[in-house]
Amino acid sequence: MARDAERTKKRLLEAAAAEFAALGIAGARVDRIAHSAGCNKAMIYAYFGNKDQLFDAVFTQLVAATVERAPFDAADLAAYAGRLFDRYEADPATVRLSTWYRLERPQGVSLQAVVASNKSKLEKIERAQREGLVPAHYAPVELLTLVIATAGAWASVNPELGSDAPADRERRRVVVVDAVRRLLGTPEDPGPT
Amino acid sequence: MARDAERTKKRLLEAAAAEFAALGIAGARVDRIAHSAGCNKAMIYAYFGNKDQLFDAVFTQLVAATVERAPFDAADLAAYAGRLFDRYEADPATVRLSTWYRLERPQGVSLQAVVASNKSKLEKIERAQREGLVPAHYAPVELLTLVIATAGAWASVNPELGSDAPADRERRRVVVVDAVRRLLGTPEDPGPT
DNA sequence: GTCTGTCAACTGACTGGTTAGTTGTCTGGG
DNA sequence: CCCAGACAACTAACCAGTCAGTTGACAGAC
Repeated sequence: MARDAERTKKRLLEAAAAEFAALGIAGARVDRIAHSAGCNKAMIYAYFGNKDQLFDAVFTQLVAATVERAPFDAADLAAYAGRLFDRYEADPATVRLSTWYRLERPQGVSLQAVVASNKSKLEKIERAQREGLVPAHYAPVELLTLVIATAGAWASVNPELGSDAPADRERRRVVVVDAVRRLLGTPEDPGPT
Repeated sequence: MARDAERTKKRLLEAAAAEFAALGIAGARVDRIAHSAGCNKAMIYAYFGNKDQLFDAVFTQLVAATVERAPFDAADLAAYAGRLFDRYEADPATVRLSTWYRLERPQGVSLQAVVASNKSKLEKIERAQREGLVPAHYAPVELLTLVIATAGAWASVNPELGSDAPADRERRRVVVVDAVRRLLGTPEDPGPT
């Protein structure tokens, strides 16, 4: 029952995800991760190398999970934004981890999983634009950037504003999806003007 | 020339802003801030109390500077987004500091400057909506959240995507302003549909 | 069945270096 | 003379990473 390397690695990854999401790389404590995973600190070094590499392992897994839970669909970017929003709401650690990654990982270091995921999305958008499924007033990178920013808008705004925000998750979701439709120039509700 | 408390405080604030922007609260080193301000660590404790309070001082000043440099105009949110974008581009530390603040300051702690600034903006949007200057398909908080998220879209997206982005700042600015126009339902270019 | 050798999984204790925060003293301007 | 501004030196805690050694599972010999 005990002595199961895979199980230990998994517990370590979960504990690390929680610690890193809460405190970032610099704020995370290796001892605390090991303790809350119920094992010894040395296991982290045996399995993952060091603190930074442990973070990378956590983040790579997170990217994979997000790609799976919120599959990309260039032909319906509004629905994709909705799924991304759902993912962020279901697991707030996702946004935080992703933000820490942006702030704390030195420039120039790119994770393969992230690069591949982006490249694939950009190609799909470009194809959809050529096929006329997506309007072409924005370039693929521009569109993807706006869609991602919109889906994470509630999570990327200062907390003081968040406290004024509608507690109603469903309403926030509607706003996100509708906003992307408007960006695409195909609003469901054309609005007063 | 020496012995000038105000001058020392200012140097300390500048050095702290750079350090915090680069490394966050947990990653910043008090010794390094003092050294790059050309004075002693004890001065930080004499003038600001402790590390967290030093961060708050830096951030409060940043909020004031941003409000001044990017004055809010509820009647023309697209132009406001453009100004915010300019501010972020001119001083990238702004976005980073603001992000660190969101991640590292414990929930429940609110800076007066931030709360006041938000409240004022929300009231202005509400008034503009009542006067018919701004469409009302989104509530004030929703609109403000989307506008801020859009202005910071390029800065809040993972770096791997940024490297594919157009280096052309002017084009990114056009996209931001145009996106906000679309959100408001009054696009300059109505698009293919 | 049980004894024994082997190896991966695991651990407690340690280290070298770092860090936030403090204190007692000095200095120069008024 | 006096006191705010400045600092070197200090402390107590902390922390990433290491290491010598232990434990448990299991395979093959008998």
